[in-house]
Amino acid sequence: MKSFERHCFENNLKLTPLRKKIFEFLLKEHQPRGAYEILDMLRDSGFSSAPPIAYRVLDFLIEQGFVHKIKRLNSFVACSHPGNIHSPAFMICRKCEKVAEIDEKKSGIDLKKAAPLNFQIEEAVIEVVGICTFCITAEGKNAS
Amino acid sequence: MKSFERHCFENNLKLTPLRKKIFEFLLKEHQPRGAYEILDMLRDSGFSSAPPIAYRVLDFLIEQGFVHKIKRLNSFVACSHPGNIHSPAFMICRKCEKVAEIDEKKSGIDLKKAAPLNFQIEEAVIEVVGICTFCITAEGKNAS
DNA sequence: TACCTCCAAGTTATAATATAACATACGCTT
DNA sequence: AAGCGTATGTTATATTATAACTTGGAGGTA
Repeated sequence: MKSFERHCFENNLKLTPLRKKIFEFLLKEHQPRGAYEILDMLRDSGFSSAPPIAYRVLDFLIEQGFVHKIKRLNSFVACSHPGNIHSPAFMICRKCEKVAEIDEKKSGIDLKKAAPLNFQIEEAVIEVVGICTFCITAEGKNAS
Repeated sequence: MKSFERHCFENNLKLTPLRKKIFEFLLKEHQPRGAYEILDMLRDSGFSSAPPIAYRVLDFLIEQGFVHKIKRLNSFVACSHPGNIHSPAFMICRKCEKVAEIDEKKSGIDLKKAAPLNFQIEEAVIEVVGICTFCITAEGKNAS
């Protein structure tokens, strides 16, 4: 949050109550939330709650690199490594839907090597579905 | 198509006119098509064209590994390297929306290295957005 | 102050994508 | 022919997202 406030100040961007509210919500949740969940939260908090309200703020937060969209889940999550714009990878548990963000530098994925020569990469979406150890344990118990 | 026919025969799966029609359409197009484009095509060809018709066949084709879904474009494309189930990477031109499929083995991407220890990978979605040389050239001309 | 401009937020309507639930048809086996 | 399994057809609706236009408020400037 501090880092978001600083970023807005330094870049002359308006940190409005609405933007703050939505970003705080996503930070607090730690996990991806759908646009309509965010709208429910806004309604409960006395904000307007028509779809464009949420989508516009989300677009803003994504542009600024503080939120990512998880396409697999049609949902939005606060960035775990904010500050520099990056193309992260996400590990999504298909059971509990918890999501871990892997910073691209640490992931060892080198997309430049993978791309054909006639293609200039601008942005990558890497979403890996699998199962986390917690859910493996739980599955084992159920199966036994 | 031959390979799809053989696959169905060998696995005792029904290669119905509907499945054949949709797969042929995607093969012929070479590029991703939306579910509702497929439904339009079905209507023109005398098939029924309610949404579940297309989605069910697409699910089947995806399960069998002959079609991939491009989430970025909410659309579906025939697989370029069928035969073995795989997790391909796609290079999507943001201008012309042409899509190239990169076989995972050739991509050099090793997700196992990237994943945390407590996560078992089952499937990866890698979609890279950028611009192809053809469109770069076109952009240059327009800008000059 | 009065006016202007810009951009955020609010509103209304609707587009685009996808699925649930149930009905029908058709081939295969017995 | 009866029963079963799977594919297709139908109806309705859920879910996700955007277009287009209006309102409001902060900050500059004549």
